[in-house]
Amino acid sequence: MSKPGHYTREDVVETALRILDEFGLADLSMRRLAGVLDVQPSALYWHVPNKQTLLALVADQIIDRATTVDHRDFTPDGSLDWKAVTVAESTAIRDALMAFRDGAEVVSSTLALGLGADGALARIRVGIDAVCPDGEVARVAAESILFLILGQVWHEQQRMQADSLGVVAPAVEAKPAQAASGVLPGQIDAFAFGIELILDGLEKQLTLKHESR
Amino acid sequence: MSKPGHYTREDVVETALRILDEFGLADLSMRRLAGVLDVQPSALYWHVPNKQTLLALVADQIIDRATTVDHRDFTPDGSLDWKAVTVAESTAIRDALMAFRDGAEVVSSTLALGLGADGALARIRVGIDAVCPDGEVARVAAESILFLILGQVWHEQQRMQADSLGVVAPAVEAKPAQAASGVLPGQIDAFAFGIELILDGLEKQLTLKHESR
DNA sequence: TGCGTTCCTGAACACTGTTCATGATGTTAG
DNA sequence: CTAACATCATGAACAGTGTTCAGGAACGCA
Repeated sequence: MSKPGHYTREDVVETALRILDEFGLADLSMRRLAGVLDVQPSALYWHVPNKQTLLALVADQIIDRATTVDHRDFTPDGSLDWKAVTVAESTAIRDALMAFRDGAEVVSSTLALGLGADGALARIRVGIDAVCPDGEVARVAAESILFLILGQVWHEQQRMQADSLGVVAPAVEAKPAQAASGVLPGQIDAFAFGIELILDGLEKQLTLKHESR
Repeated sequence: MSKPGHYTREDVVETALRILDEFGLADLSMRRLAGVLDVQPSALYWHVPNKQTLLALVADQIIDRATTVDHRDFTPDGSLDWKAVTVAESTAIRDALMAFRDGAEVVSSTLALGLGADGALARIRVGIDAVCPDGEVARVAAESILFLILGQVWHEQQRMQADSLGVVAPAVEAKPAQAASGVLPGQIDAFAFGIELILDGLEKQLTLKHESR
């Protein structure tokens, strides 16, 4: 930090992102952000109209950093497997939310306010649009998947923070050790399973409409 | 209001619920709540340890007021239609969230914190449990539905507030007039459709498991 | 009469987001 | 070289927030 004299809007957003990741959303105050930048709080209001849009910019950053999926990776024969594409895109978004502390809550809020993070919806739709001619159906299906991801990740991140604060929920907990990849034989990967449910349901919906003609 | 002298915890929660519904979550402060009760803010901390658990109690109230579904209504032949039951239960929860301003945000937050509103999950599960022997699968499916409801209602309520504040999102909007029951021919009922997707997906999952034996 | 519980007062603490007049830079034009 | 201008920051203040704490009334009970 120190003092390069002048900051850009990107600097402010990036610093906010770092504070968010290190200390959580509750500790991301304008005063703290100003302190890290070694600047008066009022200085931030030149770069950003208010905190809400600052958080929206932060949310956009989180979504934008989701690693883009190369769709060819999932089609060894060159054809397009729309389910695999959607699952991959959803996983990328999930990972992006998980990459920052309280990421789901930030994105969830700013998305609910209709301020930003529209990229997420668009990315989930690419696979669905390939097989779903009805744009309205595709939109609702994509939204369902996005709500699912946000709800799950939010829940999970909140539990992580509760755990780290020592407040233990003594439920049947045996999985935190291998959360990243493998899943226990008895346990289900709630993320993949939930999306699978929606995609299977959508598939049935599509074949039904196909038969009715 | 005025002064019956002593208040109970239920009085405090109920008054909070009224302020929430009339003025929204942003205006539900401890000071305002105390003012309506004609009491010092510190008095509230005798009834409630902090604002977060107050909100949790409010969330519980919202969920508890969801009209209970009589499951026999959906089974003219006496058999149990688990899909209809789940849809009905989900609709009841949705209506309960819609009945209070910012209801979805309040419930969503306190549920994410693991503080309350567990009743919602249990009620969604009753229909699923009837046909799904695997409790883990049932739990994840029910959670998926709940996340879907919360995400949609939150989004919708936020849009309502934005509209009432005059900030118009000039997107393709043609449905707010008949949000309650009927749905336009071209438009989809996002709520029912999303749940249908998940239930169809779950049904496929169940038949698959049945065949594999 | 005195004890103890229940509920509330009044003041304070340590924050929060936001506004506004003022000022110090650096870049550009006459 | 000087004057104007946009850029980016200051420092103080406003109006609010959740929360704590010593104390005090009002009541029932022994």
